[in-house]
Amino acid sequence: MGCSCDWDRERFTMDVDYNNAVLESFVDLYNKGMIYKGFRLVNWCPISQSAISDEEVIHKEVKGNLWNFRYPIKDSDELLIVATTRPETMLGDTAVAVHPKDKRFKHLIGKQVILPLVKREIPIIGDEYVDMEFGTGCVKVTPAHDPNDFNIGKRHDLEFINIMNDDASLNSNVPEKYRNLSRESAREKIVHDLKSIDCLEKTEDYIHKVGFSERGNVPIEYYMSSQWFLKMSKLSKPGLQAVNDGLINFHPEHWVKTYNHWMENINDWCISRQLWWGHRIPVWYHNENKDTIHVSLKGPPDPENWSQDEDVLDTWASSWLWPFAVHKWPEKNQDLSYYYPTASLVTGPDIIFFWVARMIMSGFEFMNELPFKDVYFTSILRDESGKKFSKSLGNSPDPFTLFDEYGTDAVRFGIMLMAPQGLDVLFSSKGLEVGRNFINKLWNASRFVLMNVEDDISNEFLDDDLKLPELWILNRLQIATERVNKHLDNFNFNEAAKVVYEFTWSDYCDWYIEIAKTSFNNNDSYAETVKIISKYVLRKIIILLHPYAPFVTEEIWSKIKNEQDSDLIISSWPKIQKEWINESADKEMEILKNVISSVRTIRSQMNVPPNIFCDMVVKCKAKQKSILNSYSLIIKSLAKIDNIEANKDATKPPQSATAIVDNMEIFIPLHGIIDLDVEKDRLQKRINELRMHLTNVNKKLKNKDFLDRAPEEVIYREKEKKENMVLEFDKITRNFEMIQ
RNA sequence: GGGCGCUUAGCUCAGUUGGUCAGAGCACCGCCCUUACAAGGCGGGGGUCAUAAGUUCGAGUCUUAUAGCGCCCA
Repeated sequence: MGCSCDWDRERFTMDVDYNNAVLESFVDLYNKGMIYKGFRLVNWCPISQSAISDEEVIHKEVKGNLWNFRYPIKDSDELLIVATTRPETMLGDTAVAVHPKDKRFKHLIGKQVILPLVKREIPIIGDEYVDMEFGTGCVKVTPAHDPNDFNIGKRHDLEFINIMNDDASLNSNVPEKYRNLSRESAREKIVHDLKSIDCLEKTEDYIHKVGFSERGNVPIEYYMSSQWFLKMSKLSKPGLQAVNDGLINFHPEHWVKTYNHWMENINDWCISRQLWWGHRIPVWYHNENKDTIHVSLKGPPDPENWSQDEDVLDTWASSWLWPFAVHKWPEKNQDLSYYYPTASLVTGPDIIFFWVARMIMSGFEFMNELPFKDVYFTSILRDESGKKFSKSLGNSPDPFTLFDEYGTDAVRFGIMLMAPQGLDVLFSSKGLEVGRNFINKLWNASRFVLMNVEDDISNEFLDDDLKLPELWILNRLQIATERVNKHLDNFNFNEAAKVVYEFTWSDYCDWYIEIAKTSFNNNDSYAETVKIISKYVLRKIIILLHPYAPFVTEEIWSKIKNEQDSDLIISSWPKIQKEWINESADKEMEILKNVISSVRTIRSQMNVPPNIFCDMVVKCKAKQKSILNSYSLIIKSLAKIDNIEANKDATKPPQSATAIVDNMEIFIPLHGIIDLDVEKDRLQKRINELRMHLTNVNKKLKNKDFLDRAPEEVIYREKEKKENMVLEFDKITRNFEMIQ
């Protein structure tokens, strides 16, 4: 969003240079003693038949069963009842564990159980890991197929029996009748067989979490195998510190906690994969002696005597090098020193572990410096039920269909508008309509300016030619620009979008252009000024909007830019011009707008037909009178007024409706049209509102503690508020009584 | 089980360090095809800010608890 991509530097992690960097890093880490090979229990995906990392395991809630089986005890009439969610693994059981303090089973520790179906004698052991409250308080132990059991197995020196093939079917370590069965059919058969020999105590429905392979979308196995691991404990330290010292800033900041938690509890990273695609691990085993290994980029000098490791690296073990590997690291060159470290990383919070944390670690490890200073986490787009959009779920709309339907810029801008700060977006195409309508509005406004303002009109204007509307819109432009800049600096992209939206629609279109229309057709110098300002402000809007809507703004820009201007994409960002910040113009214009709005409200509520022009009588002070007279043309046009009579001694004409603005009493005579009941209701409603607010303000101002402790400024503001409300209240009440 | 986050108008959300009469868009109601725009204009109705307690002169905003929802990790 808003990026101008440098397509010349496109990279793929399998490019030659990049591949070189990946292997280089492996060799380097190996030489530093940070990479080792281990025979361990790993997460195994039976579909891809490969190890996967902890981060690629998705835990899902699954409806299953909790089976209770009876295991007979050797030389005893007693039985142990074990509870399990995975009956098929019982073929690999090498112990039954109870809590050492559990009075029910204490006396059995040391005895043997005869494993049903297998007939293997396995020990009953005591281990603190067992939860006495859970299930029967008695668990089967399958060290080769469960991480907790693995640890128990190690503590008690149990036998590790691998009962599965790579595809999770049962192997030759199980009784013949179960061999080659899939784990699913093995489960069925074992439950059936245990039941038939009266070993099934009961079956309960049970909801539990099962780890699924992210890629294969099937339950993973815990599987003993020989894999390459990267030691993480030292790697994580500088990265943790950099983020917590504020050298790297996360936006929104709350992701720091997630990052810290993961980094502080990090496990060694299984980086080998049994796949045919990927960076092949640069390790060679000697043909004569497999324990002799060679690790290098180019391989051993006598390749005929060696065989290369068949495995490849985890894809994240290549992409974690991205910030410097794209610049041909480890080669030292200008690009690398210029682009590393970079400023900001924009990415999704779902890959904070996969990528962000690891990029930071690799940066410190290989470059000795942080890779970027800011990390912006985007909202994740979810469907209306909160599910993440994903290709595999097929729940995401095709962006190109949306582009056709709403327009590319409309989709971009609409999504930015609907993205809540730091939260996920529940996507609905409703939000895109807002974007579409806005882009359409902008297009029409531009069209209007182009129709009315000459192409070659100057971009320069004289301060003395400006009147209130111009001073006001220039002031609003500065404020809008300032706010956009602030929000962009703080990575609040949706807020910045909202500022542009509001400024464009409310200030520029609804007010300034409408006002400008009243003088466009005059042939005087002020008309010229108004045209210049109209175009001037539009140009600024187009630039501010460009990051969100690059296509339509570039198109409009080509029509409204000066000849010497460059394309929008490389134009400079608007600067805030402090000399145009003008608070008094803002206040005065606010009064003018309120006068117009209040007349419009009266017209609307009294059902005055649009083609009827009313008169307006205003009781006001001299200064207000001069404003009204100066801008009478605007009031007349925007509020559909014929004559304006402003006077400090003005009196309410009979059959007129009343509004109070800035302590002026505005009367709209409505002979024959006015509905006195409606007018009474209107005024009564306002009286009630004021009465309620006055009660609150009075309560505050009578509170001694408030007067003693609140800052003077706050007290002053409350007093001022009260005064204004009292004035309005009196006037409204008087007018209300006059209707009676 | 642990962590993070959310709960403000019918819906989607703003609400910056506590202090302008709680805002916007959509939806709704009324009037209007006024030569930029009906994908629009003008006006209007609608909220005891999840619940309860606490801190404070003052709480949508801070603290704690409760409920509901979502995500992450084990």
